[in-house]
Amino acid sequence: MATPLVTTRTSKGKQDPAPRGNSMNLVFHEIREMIVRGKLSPGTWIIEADLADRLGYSRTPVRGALHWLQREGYVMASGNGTKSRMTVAPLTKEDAQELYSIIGHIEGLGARLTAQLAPAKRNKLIRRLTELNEGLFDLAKARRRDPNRIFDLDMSFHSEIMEASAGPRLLELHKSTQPQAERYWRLYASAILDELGTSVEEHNEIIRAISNGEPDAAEKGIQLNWENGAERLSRVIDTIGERGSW
Amino acid sequence: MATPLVTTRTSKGKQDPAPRGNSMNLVFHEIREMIVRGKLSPGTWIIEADLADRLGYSRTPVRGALHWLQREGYVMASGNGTKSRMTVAPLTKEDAQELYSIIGHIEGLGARLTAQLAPAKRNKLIRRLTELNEGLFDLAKARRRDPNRIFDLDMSFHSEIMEASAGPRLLELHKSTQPQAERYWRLYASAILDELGTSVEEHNEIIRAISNGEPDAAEKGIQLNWENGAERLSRVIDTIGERGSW
DNA sequence: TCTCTTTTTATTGTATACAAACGTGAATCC
DNA sequence: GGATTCACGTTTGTATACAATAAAAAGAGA
Repeated sequence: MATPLVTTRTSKGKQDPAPRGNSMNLVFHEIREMIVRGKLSPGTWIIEADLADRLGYSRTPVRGALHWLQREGYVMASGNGTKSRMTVAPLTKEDAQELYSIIGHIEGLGARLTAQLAPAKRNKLIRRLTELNEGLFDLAKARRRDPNRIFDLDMSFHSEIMEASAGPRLLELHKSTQPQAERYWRLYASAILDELGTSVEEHNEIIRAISNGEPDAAEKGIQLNWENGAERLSRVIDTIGERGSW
Repeated sequence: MATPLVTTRTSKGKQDPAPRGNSMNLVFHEIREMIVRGKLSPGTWIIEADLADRLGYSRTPVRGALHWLQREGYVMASGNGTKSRMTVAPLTKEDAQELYSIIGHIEGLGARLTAQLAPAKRNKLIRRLTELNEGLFDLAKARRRDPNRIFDLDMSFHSEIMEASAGPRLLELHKSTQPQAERYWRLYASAILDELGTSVEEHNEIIRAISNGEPDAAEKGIQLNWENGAERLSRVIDTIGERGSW
């Protein structure tokens, strides 16, 4: 009765988190992180085998993850048909504009729904949003600003609005779209931080609209926030230049 | 530009144009077609091996296609983590409502952009839209109405608006979202047809708004069209009952 | 007969092997 | 010397084999 006390899960590097089950998800997140943090710069040719080696998995989950990433817009299939090669999606001003516009509309729909929630739920949300926005406000005035913290707060602000009222489909859409804005964020964070105050004010207007139960205003408010975000980003890109859009 | 839409491929045989290259795409379309046409009814347990056998491919492309279909909402991964089982996504009234609302907003953004196009381009589009809508009008009055034809016309109408001005991201989003409405369409087509006239009128308003270059009105118009569509659909579901949402 | 344990089975996740396709470079022929 | 062809290497697409696991079935003990 040789009960294998410890199933020695050899090699594969990652012994701690959850190698059992689906490692494709892990690979997906790892690669996405690489792309978002810029370790895989835009335009890079992706070769499955290399990535697989580097991550310590086989090609199969890497391949799956890549398809996933493609569907979410992180990588592009260049050659069509027989010999499709994948590259990391480039970051361009046009793309940023379109992306932000889309997110604005998705969240706009969420904000609209949220503004129609029952007052009780709305109040609870409002408290949370105010709290988050005050955090942003404080950071905006602070001398040493931590981009990560700011990003987290801002992202939470928007996610909170969505989670309050969006259905599964809309939520899924949002969850798959928003992280892509993170790429632009990180790349140009330093320059965007200066205009944090403006964003805080826009947030206040959103809070007001939701609080008063004005769907139209809430939708418009969030759309404006993203529109202006794109605007700010565009200015920065113009001065710094597009990075890695060769 | 003709929309190929349905290429009734029943035999995966040898003589078909491109078994070479990516058969995953073929499998994807085949399975999606099965789901959309109801050959795989909602709630069905999907087993990769069976599907692979039935389609004459190996599990690998089937697996890839299934992940794709999952991302697009046709199938759901039920069991989480280790043993995720896939089922055909059910059709429910709530889902329809959410889906239609999302499409309405996506297309709303497209319509807004389209309404801001240069007059020359706009006029060309307007002619095409009018033509399509007149086709619908004729069909609405006809005695024997072909659901397929109606669906194609309606879908073309909406796609045309998007393709006129949407960027790659928005277009991709639309292309992956709209087909899901087809499931509801086909399931309840017979009952929806009666209200075709109303939809034609809504289309006319959209055309008017685009023609006059009124972004707000165009966006609202399309949103209304989808909202009312969901409304009509809901009524039908209420009387016929949800099919396969067990 | 009921319940607890053990074995079997069904099905997915992962790794690997193989084949096709495209690009590249060298060698040969005119 | 230039062009053409052929062979090879790199990389993806596909098939299959293997491992792991959850569910089901069978069996044993009370």
